[in-house]
Amino acid sequence: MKDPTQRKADKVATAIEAQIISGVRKPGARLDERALATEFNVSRTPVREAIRKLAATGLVTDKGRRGAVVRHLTVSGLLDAFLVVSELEGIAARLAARRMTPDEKTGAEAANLCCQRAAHDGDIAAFNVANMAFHDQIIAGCHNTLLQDQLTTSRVITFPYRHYVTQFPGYMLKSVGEHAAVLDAIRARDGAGAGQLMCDHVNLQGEQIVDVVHLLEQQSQKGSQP
Amino acid sequence: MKDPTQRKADKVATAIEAQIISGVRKPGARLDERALATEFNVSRTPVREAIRKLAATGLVTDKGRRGAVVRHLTVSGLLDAFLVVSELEGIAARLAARRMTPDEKTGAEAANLCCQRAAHDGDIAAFNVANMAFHDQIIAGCHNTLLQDQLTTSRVITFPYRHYVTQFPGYMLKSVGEHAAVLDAIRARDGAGAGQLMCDHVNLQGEQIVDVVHLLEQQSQKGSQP
DNA sequence: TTATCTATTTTTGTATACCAAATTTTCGCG
DNA sequence: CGCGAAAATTTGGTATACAAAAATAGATAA
Repeated sequence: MKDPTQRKADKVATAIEAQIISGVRKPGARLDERALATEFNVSRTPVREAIRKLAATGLVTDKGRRGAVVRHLTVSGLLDAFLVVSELEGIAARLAARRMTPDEKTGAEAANLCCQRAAHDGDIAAFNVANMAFHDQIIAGCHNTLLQDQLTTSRVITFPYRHYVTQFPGYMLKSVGEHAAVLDAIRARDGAGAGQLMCDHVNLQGEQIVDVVHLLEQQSQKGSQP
Repeated sequence: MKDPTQRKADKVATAIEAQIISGVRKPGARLDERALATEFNVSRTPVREAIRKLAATGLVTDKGRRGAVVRHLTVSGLLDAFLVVSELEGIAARLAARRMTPDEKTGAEAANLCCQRAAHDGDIAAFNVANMAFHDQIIAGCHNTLLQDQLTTSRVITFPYRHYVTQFPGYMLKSVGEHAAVLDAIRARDGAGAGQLMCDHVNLQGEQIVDVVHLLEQQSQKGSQP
């Protein structure tokens, strides 16, 4: 079975997405069709299709004839996004408590062990990877395709803003504990509990990110009118 | 402020979407680029972008070089979809209970009055329109852009299947009562109550649709091996 | 100097033509 | 009737051209 992701348009889309998430292209930055075509050694056609795709997922804002830019979330937009992501992750965890296979549970536990090790070592990059793996595993465990799709699109919108909070004292260790609580509830097949714990966990993440972004926004406002 | 929907690609996308929702193009039907280009009097370029957009929203399945078809949901896919839609609409109603403006509340009440009149007259088409308006108004009342976006993409996937249950004895009147209960909770600013009521309401809708689709699927299976 | 209007240059949206690769269809043959 | 090969079709992608809209630069007036 062949993946339609083989198309250049999709490769370009994931490449741009990666650049946005990794911070190479910052919110508000314009996406120039011709420049992107040159950069990725393709013609404008696949680039345009890639931009359309990213616009549909919300990672990019389409401004009609005025071009496309990396989506810029305001503080209120970030709050909106984290509300949705936390609720959806809560629902996913609730379902996962009933539907996860033993393999998936093992995977989630292993991922949290990686989180723990990374937290102990203070290795932020490793923690981010393991943390992502943990959440992905729970989301996969809900066995609801549409929910998974909605979650990936919702989460990806918040990713560009995670860079502002990669290092936060005590954040990693606390997360490990919250992950463990979710896993306990899942093991006990307590769907409601797992959902609530996961929702709260994501909300905490979000609050910290929102705090930082809010701070940065105020700073940039002060800096622009001295 | 100009709408990027001015582009032919977007016009074509909404046109195709309307055709799919209205049942002109049924699940599984292939979308031929050249035929669509001819039908809408445009070149292949905007058609391709339109298909990409619809594929990104999930209304169309992209099968790589084997073309694109109208998405076909299995029973389990429909169950997945309605679970997500009901949860999201519940969240929207919960937020709406706290955030709706007086105008929006009036609009929702007016929409349900239209539902009531249509139910009384047995006018299915009018009911569908009013019902849509009611839900749209509640969703608008949550004042969360991302949630609204996620809801529109989730709901649109289920729309093609609503045709199978347009007429269901007693369905319309029952819906009017459930709408009224949601509105009562919103007026009482009871977010949790409104959310639960809305979630249940949508779930009931979904169950009926799933029942019918399930029935149709069994029939078509029997019919295909006589 | 600064503001504003205009002319120039870019960039996007669309149309065409064309090609290669993949898929489907057709057709002939066993 | 079934199977496999050739032909036709369809998609993915490139290149090019061009009109319309935007952004930019430049010139002019206050």
